[in-house]
Amino acid sequence: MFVNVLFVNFGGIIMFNRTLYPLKELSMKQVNENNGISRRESIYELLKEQTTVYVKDLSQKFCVSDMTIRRDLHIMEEQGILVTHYGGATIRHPSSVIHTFDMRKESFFEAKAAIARRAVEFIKENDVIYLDPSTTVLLMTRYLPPLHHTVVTSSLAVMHECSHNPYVTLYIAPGKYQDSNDGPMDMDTVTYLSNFHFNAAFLGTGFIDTVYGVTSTEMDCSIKQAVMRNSEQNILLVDHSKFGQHTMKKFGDIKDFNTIITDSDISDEDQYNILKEKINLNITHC
Amino acid sequence: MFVNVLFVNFGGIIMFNRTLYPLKELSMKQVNENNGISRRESIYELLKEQTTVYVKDLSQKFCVSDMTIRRDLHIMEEQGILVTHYGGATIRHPSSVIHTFDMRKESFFEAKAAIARRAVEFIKENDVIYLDPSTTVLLMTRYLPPLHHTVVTSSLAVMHECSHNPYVTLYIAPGKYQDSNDGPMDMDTVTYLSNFHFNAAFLGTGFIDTVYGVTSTEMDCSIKQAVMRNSEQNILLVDHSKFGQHTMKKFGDIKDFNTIITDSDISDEDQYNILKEKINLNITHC
DNA sequence: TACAAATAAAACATTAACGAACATTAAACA
DNA sequence: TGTTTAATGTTCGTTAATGTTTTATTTGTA
Repeated sequence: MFVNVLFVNFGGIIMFNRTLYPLKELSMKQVNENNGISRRESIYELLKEQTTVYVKDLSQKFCVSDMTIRRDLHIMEEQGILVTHYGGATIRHPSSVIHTFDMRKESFFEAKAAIARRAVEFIKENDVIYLDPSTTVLLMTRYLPPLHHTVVTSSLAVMHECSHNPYVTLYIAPGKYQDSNDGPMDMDTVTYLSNFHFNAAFLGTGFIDTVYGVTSTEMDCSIKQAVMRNSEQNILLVDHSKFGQHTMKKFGDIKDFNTIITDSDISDEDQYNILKEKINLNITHC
Repeated sequence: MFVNVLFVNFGGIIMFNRTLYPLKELSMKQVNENNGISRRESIYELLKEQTTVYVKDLSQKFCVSDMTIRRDLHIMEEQGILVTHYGGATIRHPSSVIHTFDMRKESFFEAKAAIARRAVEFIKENDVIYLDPSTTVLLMTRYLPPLHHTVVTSSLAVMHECSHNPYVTLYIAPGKYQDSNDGPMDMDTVTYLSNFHFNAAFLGTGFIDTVYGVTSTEMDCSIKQAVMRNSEQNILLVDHSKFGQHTMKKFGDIKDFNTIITDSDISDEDQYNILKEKINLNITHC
């Protein structure tokens, strides 16, 4: 669940800032000795000082039960103020620190990580592989095997992760940067990628329908198709949440992939549809 | 009523100078004397300093059992942060985290920042500019004006900094990544950049000799020359420490630049040599 | 190359924290 | 007043984090 995101960037600066509502209406009951400030507001003040608070401390401080504090923390988590964890909670924005979106906060992170771990098993020494811009594929960079291989990518994040990997020879695709894609995306990208021959292409998608195929935006389709044409093996990484979804343009049918790696929450029907095309279906468990 | 600003950038996992979110949940039990910073975060901090940590040291330091430390290290290994080995663990790639680019640790940081601040004054609305891979030029990205303009670059760091700047349309050059250059560098890079027309090219160099010219590695020279041929204005950013230095191949003479921006520690002789070529010499004070 | 010491891994035990369901209390309201 | 409702408290089975013990691996070295 990705709650209220707010946005700032450095250098340039767009800021959609959000005004917090009083951390919910305060009732007399919620008011403590802190001169009329609600408990949750006090917690927020504490968080700003200490970055982390603990259920036990708070329940003592406010003379309420642990459960009440937990409820407070959950509400504040919903509001995007903090992140709860075993024992307490931590403020969501440690002062003046810009952290990039934490992959662990991604929805279905564990499923995606499991898929990524399975995917890297397909990489052999000296392979030339394509890594697509996609959070799941990006996770692969964390698990790349210690074998010399070549990575070609159009994802800025993948570039970054691979640039310091001593086993990786990295090729960067050109083009006009598109935020939506976290990388370059125009005709130059397509042309550049067309000149490679890949042992394997690892592709992600936001939309897969086991009957109608795999879809994406127009330019992304062109890129993926250019890659797939030049790849010995096309491997699709897709978690269960993407099934049954589709958008305008199709870049491939189910049968265009040699392997589909997904998680165990995929429906039986989708499984059946994939298997009947004789695709290597790889289901991970996390 | 307060404002809640959070910093997130989409698309990347790279974190700029960020405090890690609890490298997974922290519990009361996990909390050590390190004022609420989770043990794993502390381990991560240690890793950044020492690259390697040992189970024995850590279990003592945090007053927990070896097994707990091992479990921590495994979790962090899963997250791709480190690699475990007999006795301890080693950080995976020293820069899965970029420290605000460690720019502050750069030698002559203040001089470079002053040069960068001066350089951005040359940017006009709708300009198409080239930003070279160079720490000084990279600093420009921090000071880019709020005017719509197009940045073309072959520096991974520049790409990163610009990718979230709403005023910047970013074009990425292709090629084989070279660590030394923090970006792609091969004939494809040259060809791609040759197709642009720049209003201004901002170039850095490690070697400048006011008599013999500005030198670099062979491929870097080819790239810079391709850019300079297609640029209305060539602006060289170079701090005083680079003067009197040279390497094998020359990519330009002093007179090939319209403007040279440097700091006040440049020698009188070098100043004289530049001015006699009628170059616009721009000396900053920090 | 073999062996002792150090380290790791597996399996099990312990404890605190959690969360769902239900009970209770005290404002709010009619 | 009594009734309604939001907030809080309580109970208890479940789970997360850690510790402990036992059984493998590594490693250095004799």
